[in-house]
Amino acid sequence: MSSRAHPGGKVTIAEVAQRAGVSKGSVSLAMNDKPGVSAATREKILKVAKELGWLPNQAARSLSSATTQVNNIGLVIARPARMLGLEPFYMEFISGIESVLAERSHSLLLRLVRDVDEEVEVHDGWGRSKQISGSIVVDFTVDDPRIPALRASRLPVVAVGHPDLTGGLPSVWTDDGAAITEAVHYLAALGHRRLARVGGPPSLGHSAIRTEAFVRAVAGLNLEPARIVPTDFSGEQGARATRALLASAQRPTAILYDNDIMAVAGLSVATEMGVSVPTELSLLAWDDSQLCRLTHPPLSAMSHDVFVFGAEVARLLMSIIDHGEADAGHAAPTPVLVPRGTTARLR
Amino acid sequence: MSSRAHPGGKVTIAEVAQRAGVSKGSVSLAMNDKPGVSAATREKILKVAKELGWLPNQAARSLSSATTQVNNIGLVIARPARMLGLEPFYMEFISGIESVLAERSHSLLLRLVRDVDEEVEVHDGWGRSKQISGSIVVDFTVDDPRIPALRASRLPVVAVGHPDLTGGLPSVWTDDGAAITEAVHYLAALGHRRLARVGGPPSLGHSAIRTEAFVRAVAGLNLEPARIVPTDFSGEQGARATRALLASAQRPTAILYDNDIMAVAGLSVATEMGVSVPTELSLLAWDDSQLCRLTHPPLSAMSHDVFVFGAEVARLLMSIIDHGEADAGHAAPTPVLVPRGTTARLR
DNA sequence: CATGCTTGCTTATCCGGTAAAGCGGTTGTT
DNA sequence: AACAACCGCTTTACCGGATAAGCAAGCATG
Repeated sequence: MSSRAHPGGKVTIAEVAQRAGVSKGSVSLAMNDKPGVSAATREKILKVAKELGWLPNQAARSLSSATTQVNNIGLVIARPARMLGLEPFYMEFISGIESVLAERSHSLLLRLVRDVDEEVEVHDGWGRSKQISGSIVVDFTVDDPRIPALRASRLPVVAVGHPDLTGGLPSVWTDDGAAITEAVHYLAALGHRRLARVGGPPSLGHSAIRTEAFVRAVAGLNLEPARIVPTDFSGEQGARATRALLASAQRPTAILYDNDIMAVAGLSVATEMGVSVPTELSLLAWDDSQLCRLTHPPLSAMSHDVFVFGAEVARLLMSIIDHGEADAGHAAPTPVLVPRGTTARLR
Repeated sequence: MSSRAHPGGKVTIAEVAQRAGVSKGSVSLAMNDKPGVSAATREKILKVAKELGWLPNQAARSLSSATTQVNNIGLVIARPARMLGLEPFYMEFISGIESVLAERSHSLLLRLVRDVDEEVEVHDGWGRSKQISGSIVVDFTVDDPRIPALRASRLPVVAVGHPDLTGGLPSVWTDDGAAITEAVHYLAALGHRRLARVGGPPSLGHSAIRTEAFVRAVAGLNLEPARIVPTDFSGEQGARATRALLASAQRPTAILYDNDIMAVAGLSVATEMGVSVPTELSLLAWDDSQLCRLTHPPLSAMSHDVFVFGAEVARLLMSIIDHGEADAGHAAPTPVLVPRGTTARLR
């Protein structure tokens, strides 16, 4: 460690210049690979800089050049902290993002907020203080109020959601409508005619899209009108919704859930109420995490690789940061039906 | 939005000063609640600043005062991205941290790295560029090389790990030794005399501590010498370790796992090999996430609330940032044995 | 009434970089 | 021969704040 001249880490450009026998300006040019210094001088400067362990002060640099270079990507999530830990989706999504960021030496700046207003505020703050070089935005609603704010901020952004919702921001999405349709057709083929859906909050865009596709598919196949129960995605509400559905007079023979947490909870409820799965009742989860393989019987699910999805989102953001907004985004692979033990032909 | 005089967001202190009819210096004093300006002037300055929507340039401020005020907490994890998504521990830990950060308007700067060297590098970078005001450090090894680096950085830090490992850094830990001892005694009381342990990497301090406590407890009770299989915490290696143990001549009648992922995998292996749990074999998990309640039979586990643990860590860090390093840290509640369906008296 | 102490504000620096202008000396242009 | 254009480097002027020093006016003190 003989290279550390100043263990305190207080080396400035002036000191490097002095030791190298040149001026501050030359050091600056040399360090930034700009023309204006001879190869010999450049080499000498770099050598001295390395010896002193000098690294340019980021604050000073961004102050003078107005070109801050941070390697952080922002992600604001407006959900309660508890849920983040419980829902496998977010963790896999985040690790997918991190897998791309890590190889590019970027970090993820993660913030949980209460509501959309706070989210916009946080985002603005990050933008102004140059703490992030881009951002990932999730959970779009219809006519999402964040869209104009994001556009005004001029920060590179990737929206996670269907183009109908993301107002022209570069987006990555899955074709939930197609997946739902596939699921409904599959259940109908198994003889089910009374379906139900345990969905997310109607305000959330992707939940609304799924509901619409669900209703359309049910109608298209002339099945009985389907009940749709909104939830907040939590296991508790998934359980409650299932309980309500199973207790009703005309109880459904198949239930589609909007995530795997609720499906797991729903399966427990069915067991607890003595409704046998899959002979009397079929259950189909969404977001196929390892949870689905652990239940008994294992949950059939609309499966997609959330890790890869997150990576895809991060990759698009990186490309936008590097080359500008060339790409308008693209759809990720449509979730695929993976039948396991909770779906079967109706007797 | 009439308050936005400059939509471009390019308001400087000079402009505020000019409009308020005072000097830059006065504006600075007024904005930082420092004495030296009359109440009337201060009020006028604040009013003008608000009208113009001025917010001090963070770079300039930190350049001149060397006292950057960012609301970010750092967390570097040296594990592969895939694992982050699969292990419930980290997600719950992170959400626990976020729960405290959110209420104080702080964000988490999260980075995945390959190895310890890179971790130190990232940490140094964050420190120098003033991107974080404190940091949480995990996965300590014996004689961890990060300790001197962290100490030199002078950044507020909370170490997650036993004080024996964290070299005097303020720490939060769980008494894993006591928990392991309890587990061994419990299994011995059920009649088990041949135990095995599927542990983490021996280099990891907490894994070593558990192994030591395990060996000591086994010896103390005069049980048969126990086999210890190291892993990388992944489900795959948990499965392989279990397979090896069950295939051996003198197969154990009880296995302790170092996390829940491996225990789940181990349970599958037992089923696949026709070893009935819990009649022939008892399994005990660590880090009791919801996974443990979903398996069949449900997994007995050494349970602790990881969410609360993460929150505790974050709270200590906040207090150190606010009031300095008064607290040397403390132990979190010791994990509690929760018997479910995978532990039973040996026949 | 001269002196010293506050009070309230301005001015001058400084933080550590970047970027443009300046400056001798050599070389190319017409 | 006169002039422009480079070269390689130094000077100088900022960037946008914080802060110490300076300074005039008001006020109490002896």
